[in-house]
Amino acid sequence: MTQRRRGEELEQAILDATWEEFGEVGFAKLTIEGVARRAGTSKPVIYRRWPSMLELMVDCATSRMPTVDSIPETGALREDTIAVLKLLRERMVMIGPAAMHGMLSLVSLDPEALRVLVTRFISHVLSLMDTVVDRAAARGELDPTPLTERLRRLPIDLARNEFLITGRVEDEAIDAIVDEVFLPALQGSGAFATE
Amino acid sequence: MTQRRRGEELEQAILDATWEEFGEVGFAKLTIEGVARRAGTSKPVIYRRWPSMLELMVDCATSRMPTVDSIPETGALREDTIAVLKLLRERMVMIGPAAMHGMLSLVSLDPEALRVLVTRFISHVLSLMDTVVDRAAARGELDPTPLTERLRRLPIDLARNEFLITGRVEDEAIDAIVDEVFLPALQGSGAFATE
DNA sequence: GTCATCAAGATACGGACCGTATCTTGCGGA
DNA sequence: TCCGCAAGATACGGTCCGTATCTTGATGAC
Repeated sequence: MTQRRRGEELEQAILDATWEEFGEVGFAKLTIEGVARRAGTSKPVIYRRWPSMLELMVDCATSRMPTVDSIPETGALREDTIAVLKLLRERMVMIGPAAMHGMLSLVSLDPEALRVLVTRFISHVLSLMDTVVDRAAARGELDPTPLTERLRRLPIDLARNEFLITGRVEDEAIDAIVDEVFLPALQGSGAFATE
Repeated sequence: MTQRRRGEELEQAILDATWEEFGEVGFAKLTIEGVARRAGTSKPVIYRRWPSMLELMVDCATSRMPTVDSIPETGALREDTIAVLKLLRERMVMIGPAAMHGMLSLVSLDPEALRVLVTRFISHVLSLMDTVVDRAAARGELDPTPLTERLRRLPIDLARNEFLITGRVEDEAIDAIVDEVFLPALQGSGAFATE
């Protein structure tokens, strides 16, 4: 019996073990017992902190998620948008399609849990996208007036959908989303008034 | 011991039981044992036919899925598209978000299984959407030349994404997808050349 | 420094379900 | 009529669930 861990230290060790176990056996085979074993602790210790695998996994994934304060400004809406989508892809790939579906599945019945999940995982990227659009507006590249919420998050919705269905997002897909859909949609909405 | 069922009849009874059990306990708690119990048969009988819950559920859902040969032509691309999205919604609601995520999750590792799932569940709606676009082209409502695959399936991708994330697709969402995104994107792509 | 308290950790429980193997028994075809 | 096959019943070892119980180490109050 080694040094007995408590509080923050113990909690972190469990989150670490969860992440390792997740990487090794995948989300489908992730189990509380397995995590406890790997963390060198026991089930009750985990259950005392997290009511179920869902909350544990959400906390675990959240703590691992790279967040970025701001996208480097490239000076063009197109490139900025692509940068946001690549960050989004990076985040999704870390979690993997199975775990994303797993979390969404567990959460799809419970509106409150859904809200938490959205806040933790989606809001960040959405706000980056907002920044990108606002910047373009500030540069005079586009007129934000006709831009609805839905239009702003269009590239993110499409990239996420791509990942959820196919399990990947190729560079070509990102380009296509921006060039074949997003920019034309802005164009057709009259956002590029000066052109 | 009642009459012993065989072959097609037995198979159908199992699919029926699966659907009933699914409706009652939900996808998360769906079990082979439960289905066998409800169908009045036993696990080996099911395992002889389906290697796992995934295949069983896919077959079950497929057999219940309303397929429509063609969308009634309204004479306008906008209304036709909305009709396709409402059919898609109907299909997704039948399955429910949890089961959709469940199936996608189970399938996300196996490219071949993914292909099967896509063929069974997605292709149908995609081809309806294609028909709708082709019709609009035939009416001279739009020029299909600049329409990429991605642009054609744009409304479907967005509606599916909406459902996967929020678990529902309101009428307003459908309208917004068509009016704020799809039609402007066609516009911006130069598909409405004559306007 | 001592000691009361509280949580860590170990262990065990009943229960559900997995996927498979074995056996019998009813049904259908030759 | 009888043979063969699959339906159905049963049981198996196994894993994991979520909880209860108990011991023991660490911490913090005094």
